[in-house]
Amino acid sequence: MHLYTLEEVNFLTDITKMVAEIGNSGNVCHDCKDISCAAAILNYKELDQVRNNSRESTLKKGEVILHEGSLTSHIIYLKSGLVKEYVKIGGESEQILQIVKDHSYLGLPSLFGDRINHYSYAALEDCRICYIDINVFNSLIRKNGSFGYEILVSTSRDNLNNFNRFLNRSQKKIYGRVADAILYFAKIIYESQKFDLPFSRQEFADLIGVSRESATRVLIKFKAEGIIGLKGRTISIEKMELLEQISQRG
Amino acid sequence: MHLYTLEEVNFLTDITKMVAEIGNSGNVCHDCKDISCAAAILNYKELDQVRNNSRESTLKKGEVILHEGSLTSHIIYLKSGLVKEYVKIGGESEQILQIVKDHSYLGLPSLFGDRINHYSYAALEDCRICYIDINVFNSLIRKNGSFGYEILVSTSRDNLNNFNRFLNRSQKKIYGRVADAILYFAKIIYESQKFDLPFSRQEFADLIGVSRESATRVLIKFKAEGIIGLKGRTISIEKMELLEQISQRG
DNA sequence: ATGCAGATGTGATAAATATCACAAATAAAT
DNA sequence: ATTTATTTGTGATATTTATCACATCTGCAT
Repeated sequence: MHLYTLEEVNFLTDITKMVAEIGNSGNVCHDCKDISCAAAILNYKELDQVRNNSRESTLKKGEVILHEGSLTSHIIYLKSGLVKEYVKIGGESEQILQIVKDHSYLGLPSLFGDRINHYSYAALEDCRICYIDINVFNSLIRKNGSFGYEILVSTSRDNLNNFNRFLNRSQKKIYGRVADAILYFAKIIYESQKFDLPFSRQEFADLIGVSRESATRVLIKFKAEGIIGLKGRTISIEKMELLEQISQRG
Repeated sequence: MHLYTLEEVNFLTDITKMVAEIGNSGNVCHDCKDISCAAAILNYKELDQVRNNSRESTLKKGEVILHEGSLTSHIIYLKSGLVKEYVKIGGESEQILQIVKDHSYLGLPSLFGDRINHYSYAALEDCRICYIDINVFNSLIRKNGSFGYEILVSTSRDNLNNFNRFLNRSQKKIYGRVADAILYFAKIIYESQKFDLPFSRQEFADLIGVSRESATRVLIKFKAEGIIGLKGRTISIEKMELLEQISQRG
């Protein structure tokens, strides 16, 4: 049984008040360029219902959006920016589960599972997010089956992707894992052969589940072998085929 | 892009024919004692639709129900029995993802994700399963939002549980993992302090992601310390608190 | 009972990776 | 620009776990 701190209760109450009093501060969902695939199939009336029970907000890089263990009163939709999903391990270290790109809901499985957030979320870039009242969201799913179906599809895909990454990870040795992470950023997150890591070496290591030192060593070895370019947090893939081989062989 | 072997296509065609020609062979869904939580909220007419497009079947221990990579034409619901969900690794070894208990659907995320089964399923005991036409299932979700909502809840819970087990695993050392697996069987699968493992030491090792030899060694050490009783495949927990401590400490 | 095949247990060794203790390089603050 | 703090890189070592090579056991069929 989870008990809530005063801080948590106040936080939830604040959001609820904010949404109730101020509404969506002029934003109109049906004109929103960042609307989700699922919400795109809602009709005008339904979107208006969302609008009247949601609120947009912005976050600075580094800010925490949700803490694991907290109670859910609002769904969070990421309109723009990049977010890390993670769990804390024994107070100090953390395990990063995935990098969430814009146009995604945060923590839907937690919401439908037991309403307690299982993972934490923090902004890796400045972000714009929408808080949507959980009751409105649930009633839309019940009333509009196609909306529910779309949500089901998106959570299922997410589930498969994450599980797949974890499965791969648990089978591969450290070289394969580092290769995977680089390819993950290049292909899925940034869609570019050259990119800036949005975080430190420690966090890079937390993403692939190895020690910082080991991760560093492998990155430097890849650089020495001309597989990647590496300068600070900037990575460029120089030998894509070789990197993919390393990823596959484990 | 996934291509299908003739064998796979024939298999799918066979099931479709079977269901179309024979129907549910006398079984009536609204009288079914093994109905899923989600299907329990369907009305008479909707259940009749399911009935006319489904078929029950039985499987012997050891038989494979679904192969990873195969195409999905029917949803599979486990009425009774125990099933392992696994993936093959490099032809020889395998990684067991979870043990599926009765009254569960198999592979829903694969179904909604991309219609290709990502995992394999094999019977650990004699099983009864229902094949349900995927189009009927999907149209029920779209037409009856509450049904979709229930499916969403159950896949979300499943997702959280599995992910949680994997997260724990990737953080824990071998003693913690073995303790976890024993507690998993005792608390979740069999709900008893004493139980028979439904498979070999190799499969036990595949479940926790370690080598057979290492798993064996830890089991024997637990026995030597009086934490568990161990005779062949029968395990009894003797010192629950200690076992839970080992599980938590990792 | 006898023999056989698969499953299980055991020791020795090798491989992979974490940890520790610093040094060097960057970034941030004054 | 200088100091301070944080991040990153590096070598030596310790730990953990896999692998290999067999021995032993168990259940099953003859």
